[in-house]
Amino acid sequence: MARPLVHPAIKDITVEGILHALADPDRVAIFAQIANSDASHACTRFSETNEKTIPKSTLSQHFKALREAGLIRSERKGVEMQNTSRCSEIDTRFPGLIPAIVDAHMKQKKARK
Amino acid sequence: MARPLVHPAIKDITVEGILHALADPDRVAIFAQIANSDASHACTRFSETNEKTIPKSTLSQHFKALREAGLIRSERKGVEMQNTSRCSEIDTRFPGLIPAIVDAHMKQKKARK
DNA sequence: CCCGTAGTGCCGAATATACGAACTATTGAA
DNA sequence: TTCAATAGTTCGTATATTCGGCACTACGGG
Repeated sequence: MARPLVHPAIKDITVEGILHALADPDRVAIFAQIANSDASHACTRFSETNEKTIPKSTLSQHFKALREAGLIRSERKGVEMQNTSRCSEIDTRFPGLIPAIVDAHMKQKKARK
Repeated sequence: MARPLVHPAIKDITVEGILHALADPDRVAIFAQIANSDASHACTRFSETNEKTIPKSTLSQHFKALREAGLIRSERKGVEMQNTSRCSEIDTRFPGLIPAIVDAHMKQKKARK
């Protein structure tokens, strides 16, 4: 039995949705990682890269949030998940939005340490 | 007796905070309005401009949220409040972030009608 | 066919949000 | 100075979101 894996159409993506999804530190971190290492994958990997351990179910929620905000596309790839960013699509609708957010996030992360 | 009216220092403003504050439809609308008609004021006015009526206490919360995210500066001006955007300050820390968000919001609002 | 791995769904606890009612501050008039 | 009107805030409760543990469902490999 196949799970649907809901992805909004480009025109159904909202600014509020994007901002809300990226307003969470863990989620921006995840998204940023997917966004610049394109065709990244697997949910569980992220608890390893970030020293902070995020529980499985919470991670699943985060990916769902990003997916339903239209930020990433998820496809089953065997037992794992392949998550790719939808940056270029979004950029046609809201030019510059995603880069600005990711940049700001990067800058802040650098400034912290 | 004077109320403190908390405004974060520029360096204490976070990307998450900004995104969270602007992830609410009513709040972006309010902020956008303050941002391009600079030196705008008064909380209660906003329920008039937008046909949608937002209760007083909710509006107060929204302004507090924007203020504590570092997006606006609020000063008592007689019985009213004078709210001004802190765009230029924020832009020194996170260049392009606010314009990108406001632009995206504008674009979306236009597309809706 | 069974086991290990990757994710999801469900549920209770903790947290955040909305808004009405009561309160505070400030101004202008009587 | 006292009073009423106006602009915002605070508080309390109802409601909605989020977190994370545990049990469950794919899928792939022996």
